[in-house]
Amino acid sequence: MTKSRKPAATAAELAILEQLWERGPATIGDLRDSLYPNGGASKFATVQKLLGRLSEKHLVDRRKDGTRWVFEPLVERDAFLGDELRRVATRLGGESLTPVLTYLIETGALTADERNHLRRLLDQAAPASTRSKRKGGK
Amino acid sequence: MTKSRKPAATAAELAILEQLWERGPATIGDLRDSLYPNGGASKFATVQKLLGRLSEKHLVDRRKDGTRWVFEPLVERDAFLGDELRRVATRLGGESLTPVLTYLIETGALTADERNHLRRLLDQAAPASTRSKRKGGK
DNA sequence: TGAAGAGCAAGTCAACTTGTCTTGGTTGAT
DNA sequence: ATCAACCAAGACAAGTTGACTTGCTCTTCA
Repeated sequence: MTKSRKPAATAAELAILEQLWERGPATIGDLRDSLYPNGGASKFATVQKLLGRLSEKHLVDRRKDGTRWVFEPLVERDAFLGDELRRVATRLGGESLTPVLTYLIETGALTADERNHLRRLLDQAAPASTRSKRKGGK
Repeated sequence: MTKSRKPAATAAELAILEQLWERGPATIGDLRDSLYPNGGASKFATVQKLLGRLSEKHLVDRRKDGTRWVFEPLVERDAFLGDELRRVATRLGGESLTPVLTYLIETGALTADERNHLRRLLDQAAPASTRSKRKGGK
């Protein structure tokens, strides 16, 4: 059972991840320069610490490039977001996503584009009636 | 801009909310007896404090019933969950839910029945065309 | 009437988290 | 050798979280 309760990443850690997603693999110095212009040595250490915590969470990996470490994300952005959402949904007792999607649809939280996209996805995932018990109804 | 970053409710607060959603309006004593059997006076105070914090967050309301306070949730469960999901999606920089919907559905999170249910809802909410305004739903 | 006990408000507290910074050591280029 | 960047490890203050304490007001009923 995945019993994660807290967000997979904190605000500052997330900023790091965003950078890695945007610009690809980067060194500590790169990230510091982007996130804390004129950061100096202390911010370097801050980024380093955050990367260390991200590493413990298996969200980034690092490899040696000559003299320094190069970090890169271990998860895609969409996958990360999807996992987070599913985690929240699970944490809130929602065994099924249906009520949530229902809510999103009924409250108009989805744009027209999103609704169309969703419709296409549904058709795509289960084209017509190939493999269902064609009678159960509800 | 709603820039909420932290979960709307902590784990213990959420347990309270779950109870209120399940059993409806309840007193502090009721909740203590459910959540902390043989809880005694200290647990009573714990529940009280948690309810106080939930109240500050406008997640519960209370009214006097004779001699004691009766608490009830201010949000529906699905609405709360939906808001949480949208909050997470926003926090993670997702301007659109599209990638998430894609991911969730492609990873097989939905059953055939759920897909049909959602398809019906979509047809009901925005029949075919791509209008951005929605009309009265229920 | 007055003792007991439930209800309540407010404050305290330890454990934990989070972002930042310090220290001290290693390495590479001048 | 010197200097600056790099790195590992830890210290730290501020904030959060769940639980507990204190002291007060009611109601009940013996």
